Amino acid sequence: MSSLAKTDADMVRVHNRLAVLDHLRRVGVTTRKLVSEATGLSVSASSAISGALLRGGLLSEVEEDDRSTRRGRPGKSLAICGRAARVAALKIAVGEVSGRISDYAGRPLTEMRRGVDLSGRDGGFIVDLLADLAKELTGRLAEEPRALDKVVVAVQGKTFSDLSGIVWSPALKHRHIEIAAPLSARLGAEVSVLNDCSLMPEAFRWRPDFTGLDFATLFVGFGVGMGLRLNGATFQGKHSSAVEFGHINHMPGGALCRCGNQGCVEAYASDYAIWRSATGNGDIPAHRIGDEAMQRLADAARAGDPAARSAFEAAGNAIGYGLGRVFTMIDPLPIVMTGSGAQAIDLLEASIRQGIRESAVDGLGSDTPLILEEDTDALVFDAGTAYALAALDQEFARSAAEATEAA
Amino acid sequence: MSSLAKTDADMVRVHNRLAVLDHLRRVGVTTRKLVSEATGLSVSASSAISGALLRGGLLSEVEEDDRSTRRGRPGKSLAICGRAARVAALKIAVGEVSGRISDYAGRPLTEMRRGVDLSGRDGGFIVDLLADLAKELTGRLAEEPRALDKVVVAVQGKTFSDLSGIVWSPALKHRHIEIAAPLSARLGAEVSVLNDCSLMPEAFRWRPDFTGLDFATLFVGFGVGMGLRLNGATFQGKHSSAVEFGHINHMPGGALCRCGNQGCVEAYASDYAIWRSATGNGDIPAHRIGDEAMQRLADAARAGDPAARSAFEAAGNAIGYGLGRVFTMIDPLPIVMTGSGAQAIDLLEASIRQGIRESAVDGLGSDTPLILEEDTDALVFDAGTAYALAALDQEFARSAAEATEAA
DNA sequence: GAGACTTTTTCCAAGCCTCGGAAAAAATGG
DNA sequence: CCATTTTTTCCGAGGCTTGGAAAAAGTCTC
Repeated sequence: MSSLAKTDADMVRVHNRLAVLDHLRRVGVTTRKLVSEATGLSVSASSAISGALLRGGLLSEVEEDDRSTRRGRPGKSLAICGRAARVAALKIAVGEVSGRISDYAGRPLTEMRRGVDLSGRDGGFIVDLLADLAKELTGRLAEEPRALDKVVVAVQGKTFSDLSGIVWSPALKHRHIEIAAPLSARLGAEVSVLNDCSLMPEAFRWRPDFTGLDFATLFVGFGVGMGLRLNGATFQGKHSSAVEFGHINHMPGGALCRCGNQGCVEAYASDYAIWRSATGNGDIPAHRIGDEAMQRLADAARAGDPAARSAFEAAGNAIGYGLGRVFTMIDPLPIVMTGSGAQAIDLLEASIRQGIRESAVDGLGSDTPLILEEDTDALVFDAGTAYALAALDQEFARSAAEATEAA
Repeated sequence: MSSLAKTDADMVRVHNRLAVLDHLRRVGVTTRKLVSEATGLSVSASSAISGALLRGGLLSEVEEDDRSTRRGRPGKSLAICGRAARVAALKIAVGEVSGRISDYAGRPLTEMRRGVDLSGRDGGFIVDLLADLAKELTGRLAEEPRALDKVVVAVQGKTFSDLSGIVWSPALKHRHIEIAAPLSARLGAEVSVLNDCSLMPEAFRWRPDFTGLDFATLFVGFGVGMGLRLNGATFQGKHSSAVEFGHINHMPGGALCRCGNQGCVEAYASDYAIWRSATGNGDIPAHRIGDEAMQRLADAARAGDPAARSAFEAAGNAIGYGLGRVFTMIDPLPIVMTGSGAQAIDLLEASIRQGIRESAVDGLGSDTPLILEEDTDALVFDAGTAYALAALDQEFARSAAEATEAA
């Protein structure tokens, strides 16, 4: 009924434990004293909380060689204990599934990629496939066989806002596929299904150079997608999986898009759009344009091929106008760019910036920083892992009450 | 450094006092028992907090005739005490300033409107004007002469994100005008300067039918602006005053907009755009098109004038595409519409919905509810008042500590 | 190498909240 | 007029943070 709920001492404990964990994730290794300074907690509280987390097994004391020859009692170094949990980031893309397992400290333990034709497959097959993938990954880890604590599935395409499955994906013909519940039953861990692009900002969650920064991640490749970090939170839509940047209309009545509409950004800027524009064929290619084919096309443009050049230019223009529209709505934001578009940034950047200049008020944002991340897969794995770890931190901070009782 | 800060008992107190105030604003009159049920606080805590707020003068016990003939001790009715504070909502528009004073319970006490040619005036004049307006308004209130506790200035145009003043306004020729500091010095109350359109969702802050609802407010008139309520918070940009819906590009290379760009939504959907389109004159009119003129134009369209009809249709189309783009980014949202566009909704609605259908994925959101609010001024005053009261609630919840000590 | 100094950690009483239950208060019903 | 019911107040308990004192674990100086 009322929108504001009460708070009590429990909330305070959870919040402060979370603050300590958060600080540790940012800096990696600290001492109780430094935690106190960073969080604003008293040293007593910092010490008590660290102690509880240590007893709970979430933290571990580490030996540091970095004897910085200062007087006084040296602080005992603390770090997140990798053995406290194990998370998996899985990925469903057109023609392949892949995954990475990491420990609670965020260190990647093992990773694999498997090419599969998913197009005609149903939900049961997908769940089986993901379960197999996860089990093979865990099997590789020699140590004691232990279950996963949290699984994130990043999907190309639209996902349910309750993180339960896939509404629609270019990788699959079937629609409305439940993933979370059946996969969770198979793996014994909570499963969250999210769109890969909107998840991407999570990859930067604890990176010091992105702390407190609002920014957008932009994927340009097979499709075009965006993730937003606003007010320190990764933006998630209520109804869908959020920022469908590729389907923001660029040109009313313009080029035909896969979604059926005319003039979407994707219909100009995605691989297939650039391809059909360069080849002069108006149809949407039936199959995915390979990365090598796009590389050749880019090289042709670099060599001066006029059709290829103008195709990339039109793509950059559409992206630029799209960004200009986003900047007009939200604010100018730094852009982290990935996908085949990032590889061809030399062909795109000028027209992107020109597009922003023409579409944003006062051209604001046309000089926004453009940060390139070549390895899209790594970015998605990082993002899924960070998301999973953040969720675990919340759970652990909450259940630390019981842990203290037990101890 | 770290982004998560600590919490302590103080925070708990502030948060819970705020929860009680929030509930009272939503329902108007309650009892301690009902507060307990609504907030989740224990009856003891609810009682203690209510008692503290009563002693602090923020609440008052009210007599209710509504004897609902039930057994048991009847609950003592509590309500926000109007005399606890006084806030002003001021408004700067093209050719006029206006204002309303309300009490702490949100009841309007007095209101006035003054036509002034502001175009060539500087900051000093504006501040003087607003100070005079506020003082004349307070002077009207017969009772003991008391100062304002909080002032909100809603401005057509772009404002600084720190709420200190005006970056640019169509009402003024000068740019970068400081308002908050000098006006605050004159009135003895904190002053916040915000864009009128982005402020508008605040008007619905405590309205039960909008509780927990995400929605957009859309102003179509002299200009075109939008306000967003997302995740229960009114969206505010970091750099500017947020959602410049009117300047989201509609058509690359399209009609000339006041902002200098080509193809903005405003260049199709604002009063001047509809006017120039209907009259076949390509220039932006030098003066504001009056409301009566727009009414006549709308009547001509209703009578079948083809030029007028197609002008409104083009306007609706641009708005529809704009909304489609927003929906694609964020989510389909209910729209609260106001301004002269709301008056001409019969001429616009079909093409708005058609535009959404053509520009949003699967046409999602083309059937979104369209809620009309005829009285734009009242909406802005409501919004400014709600914003001011919410800010006061925060301050009072914080300082309630001292209040209890004092008592 | 021993004592002085310095800095980090731990320990403990105190202060604030909220919670739960008991007691008091204020009405209705028979 | 007394039993019943419902709301409000009162009081002790428990949890978390705080601030200061004590302990711990080094470096520095003589």
